[in-house]
Amino acid sequence: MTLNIQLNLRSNGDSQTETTERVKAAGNRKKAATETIEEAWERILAMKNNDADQARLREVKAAIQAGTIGRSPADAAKRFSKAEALRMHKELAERQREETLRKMVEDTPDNYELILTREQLIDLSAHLMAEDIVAVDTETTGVDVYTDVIVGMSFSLPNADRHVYIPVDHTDETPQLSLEYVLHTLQPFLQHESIGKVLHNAIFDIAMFRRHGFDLKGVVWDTMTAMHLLNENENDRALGGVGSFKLKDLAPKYLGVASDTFDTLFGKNAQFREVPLDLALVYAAKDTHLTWKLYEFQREHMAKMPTVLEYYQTVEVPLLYVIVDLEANGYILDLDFAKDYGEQLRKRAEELSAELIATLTPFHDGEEPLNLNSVQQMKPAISKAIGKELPNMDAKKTLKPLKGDHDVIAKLLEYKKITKLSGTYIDTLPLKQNPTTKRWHSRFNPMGTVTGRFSSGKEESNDSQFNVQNQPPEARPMFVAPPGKVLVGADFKAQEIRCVAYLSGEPVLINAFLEERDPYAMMASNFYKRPYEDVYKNADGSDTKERKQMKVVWLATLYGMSKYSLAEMLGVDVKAAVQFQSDLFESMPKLNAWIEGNKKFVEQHGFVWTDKQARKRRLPDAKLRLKGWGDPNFGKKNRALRQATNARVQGSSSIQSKVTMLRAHEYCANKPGWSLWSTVHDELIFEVPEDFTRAEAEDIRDIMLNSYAWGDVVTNGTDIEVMKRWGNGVPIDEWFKSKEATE
DNA sequence: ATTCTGAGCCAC
DNA sequence: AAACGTGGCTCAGAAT
Repeated sequence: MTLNIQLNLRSNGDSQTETTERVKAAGNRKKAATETIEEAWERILAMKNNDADQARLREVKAAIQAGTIGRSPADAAKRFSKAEALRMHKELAERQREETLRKMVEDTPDNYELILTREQLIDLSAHLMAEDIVAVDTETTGVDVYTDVIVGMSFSLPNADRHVYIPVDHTDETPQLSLEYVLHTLQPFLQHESIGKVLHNAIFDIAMFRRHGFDLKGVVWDTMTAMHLLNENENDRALGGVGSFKLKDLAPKYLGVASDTFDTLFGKNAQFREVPLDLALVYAAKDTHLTWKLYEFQREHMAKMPTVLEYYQTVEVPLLYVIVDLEANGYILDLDFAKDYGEQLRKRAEELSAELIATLTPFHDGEEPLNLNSVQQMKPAISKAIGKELPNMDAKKTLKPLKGDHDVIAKLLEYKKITKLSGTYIDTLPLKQNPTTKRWHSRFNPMGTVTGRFSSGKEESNDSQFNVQNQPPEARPMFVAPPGKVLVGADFKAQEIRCVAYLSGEPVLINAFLEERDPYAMMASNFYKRPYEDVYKNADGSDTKERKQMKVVWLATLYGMSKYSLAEMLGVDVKAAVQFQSDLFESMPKLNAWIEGNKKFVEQHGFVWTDKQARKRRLPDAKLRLKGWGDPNFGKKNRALRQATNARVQGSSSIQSKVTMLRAHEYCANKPGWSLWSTVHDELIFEVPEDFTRAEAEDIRDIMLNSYAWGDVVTNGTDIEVMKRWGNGVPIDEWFKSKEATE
């Protein structure tokens, strides 16, 4: 009975809705015939439009009222719709773009010049030679510095007050000078060491000039990398940044100059060589003009931080050339290895997939077949299959502990591991061979992180680059030394701990390195009041549990881990974890004081310094004052306090790595067949002839140990190994011993 | 059809 | 309230 009533009610409700909708529809048809444009706007603007559409619609409405745009005759008979309004917006935007371009050309400043003739170029060349510093930029067909070509270049000459663009390959009918001729004529300027060059993203342009066989020497400033030093948070809008380090985005904020980006002006996939010359001039010359102005602004501000200026000019600027070489040298991949290994992985993944699908399909609801890669589908399916609700699909935290009890989870973990490996590394990397050089090229961004480490990855819209710094051990053997060469890897042994020893002055740490002992075992010995040997290694050579535990707690301390996470990692309760950490701090009071000091400093100043005040890490959230429990800024502030200590350590260590890279590069430059092959934060890898000598190996050791010292007490350490394949190395001594044995 | 976001996982 | 610092890539699914 009850059921019936409910059914009746529902069906009654449904039919009522239908009726209302029929009435509405009839009304709409009537409206279509009679609706005024004002009524139409009211209706359209009341619809569920997203913010962007709403703004567009208002623009169109205003334009119609102003009479700048009208409905097309084809649409006039139909009811005015949102779709039509948005079509009109497109038309409007296009007209505005054309108007912007027209106005840009009309307003071209008098001191912007196109260089089209030999006479003009020769005159320009003379003027360039008379400058002290010049802003330089290239326009190209794309972002692949080994394949794309220069279609024009611009220069800003501050003494002469001229801003020029030299087109060399535009489709414009106006005759242009050839690239070859321009480069040869300007060669004395381009390769002049003491005529300074200022660029925005110099790595790209240096590589472009080199791609055509010319060296751009004398780069003294890069407004992009300098901007990172002046405000590493610039791409973080939450911290007041403009959201990017593009010249066009920086100009309004720092120079008060409005500037449209390439995409906005010319469209997303536009080719600059197809831009008419009058327009190309004002766009390209403005680029170097802005670069010059930004340079002046940056000089003024960095001069107020002499230690930063010194670091920038002696490390970061010369490093730009090192990176060009490093990226251009590139890698060779063993494609047979990749193919065989990939095939193996694919087969196993198919087996696992079939088994998992068979097991899990009964627990999967939904029309579509179960997708093993979908967290959304797999979480409920697995939960049902094992009879336990999972909070997430985190392999390490959630799945691994259940692996022993459930075969399906063990299989899933293997499946995830394999598909990650093939999908991201083994199958994918081989596709990224550069068509021109036939090598693989990574990209190293010296300012890719807020602390000063390199980041590695691909340039926007350049699919052939890849991140070389996160290659797992399984993928590394794909990378092989070129014929006749070997890879020599040298790492900084315990780089960050040595850095902390130096910055904090903690004797327990300093003594560990003075006595050339293992720092974790030293800390454990000090903490447990037991002999060093007892806590270093077990009888079978494995690590002791004391040393392992010390490593965990050490990292927790360095990274500011919470007591909850620490308890979880140690497998003890929170109280025990807190006790452990406070006991540890008591055993190293100077370390504790240093960490507390970092927090105090950042709370007061909103930033911290790296070693020798070379670089600042700005953490404005540290200055937040909390008002009682439940303050919404609690998380932000604590995060900033954690970042303070970490940034000092990571930032200082990255400086050591960069300075060492400079010396390593200089060393390689003087030795035929030697080059820098890669860097992964705390290690440098060299590519060297396979008959390199013991003396040369000693030079590498010297470069690692003595390029950048942590004061005059804490020593550096390094382990050096030799490899034919990345990751399959033998210690340097073994390499020479086995070599001498076979000779 | 293309772009964005979040989850997850690779490195040091 | 949040819980470990710095990155980049892939895939799914949603948004545009």
